[in-house]
Amino acid sequence: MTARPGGRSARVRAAVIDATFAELAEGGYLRLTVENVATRAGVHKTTVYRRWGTVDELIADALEHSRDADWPVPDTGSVEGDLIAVADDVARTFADPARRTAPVAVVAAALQSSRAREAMARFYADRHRRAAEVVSRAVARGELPATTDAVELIRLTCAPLFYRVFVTGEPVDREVAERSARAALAAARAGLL
Amino acid sequence: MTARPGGRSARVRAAVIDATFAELAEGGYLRLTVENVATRAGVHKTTVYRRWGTVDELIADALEHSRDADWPVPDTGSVEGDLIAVADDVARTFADPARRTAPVAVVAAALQSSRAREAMARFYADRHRRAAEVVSRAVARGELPATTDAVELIRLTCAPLFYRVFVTGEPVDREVAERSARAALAAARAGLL
DNA sequence: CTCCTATCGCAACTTTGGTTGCGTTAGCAT
DNA sequence: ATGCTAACGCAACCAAAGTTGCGATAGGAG
Repeated sequence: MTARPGGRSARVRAAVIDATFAELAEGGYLRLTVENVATRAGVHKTTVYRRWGTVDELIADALEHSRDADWPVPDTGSVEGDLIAVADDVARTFADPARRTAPVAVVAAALQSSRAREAMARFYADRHRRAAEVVSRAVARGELPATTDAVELIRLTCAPLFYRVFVTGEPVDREVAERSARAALAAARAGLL
Repeated sequence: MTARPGGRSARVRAAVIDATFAELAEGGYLRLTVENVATRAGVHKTTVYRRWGTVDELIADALEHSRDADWPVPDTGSVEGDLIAVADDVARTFADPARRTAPVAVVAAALQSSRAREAMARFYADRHRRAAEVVSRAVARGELPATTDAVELIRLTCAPLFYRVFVTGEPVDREVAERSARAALAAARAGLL
């Protein structure tokens, strides 16, 4: 009747989640199978099937587990610099074949399971909330109107990059990141957010 | 040795593509299997496997086949009205559970096959090119600087909507569409595109 | 220390997506 | 009209994902 979060269960869970990340980094969403993850984790596949059920649940769990990973909020001194830094971080991630696999797989999983979709939504909501700090600082400095929707400005900054990656298939680089950030900033300065 | 594009092959292809759309509208990407499509098309599954191979190829083919479908370019008299119309069309599509399945499935397919990815890229490149007409008219009317990148303005208008649908999982409505269009327009007027 | 049971390992089984070999049908050319 | 062959239908086959029943193991409580 009693749960056992401190013992074997915790070890198994940690091993499986680590294996999920490792498999994801290697082969992306396509190569991510329950069996491969189980084998790499040194665990039997039935264990994974019983506790998670599908690869999408695995990704959802891995995503929630990684939310507390530290992500540095940029602080360059100006909103423009900060927003460009945020955008450039996204652009660099997608430009790197090794690092892009994880977020791409997350989106793929979110398209197939509601658990993964919710986990992804929470992940990005959290990240946006944290990134919104650069907007708060800007408002405090008088760079932006006090009515500015901070999170919306962050969304507007990142959206064009994701759009290129997932919809139009166009490359993302520093130039695109700067343009996105400046465009979003122009809207904010115009008091549209 | 001779090809036979006019006879049975053409009928089979049309039936299969129609069945692909129908299956897609019903159950989305998850329910889309080669067997279901073949059965609905009144064709044996081996035929579909031999000519297309995977569901992603099916989607890619269906997408290329639907590219010539007419899509009305809005003409409200002002750029703002036109851009809002473009954005609202996207928002309405994603807000309708029946109509959203197709584009969502296309993105899902694009994440798993390069053929689907290329087909999707071509599809949206074509649509952007056509929608860019509203920008050309605006430049002709003197509403926007002549240096404006028309396609980039269209991308900026649509990006936040797709971002909400595929990344943050937030709803899209008329209000979001208007804000996206106005934000993109502000950037264009500032000469940032 | 000892018992209880949640959880895991294992092997066998079921289901389903995908493949192959072969005979049949139906366009197209002559 | 008639022969040729590309394309299709069919059934049997293969591989891999996912399931189930059962015995074994190891935390945690008393």
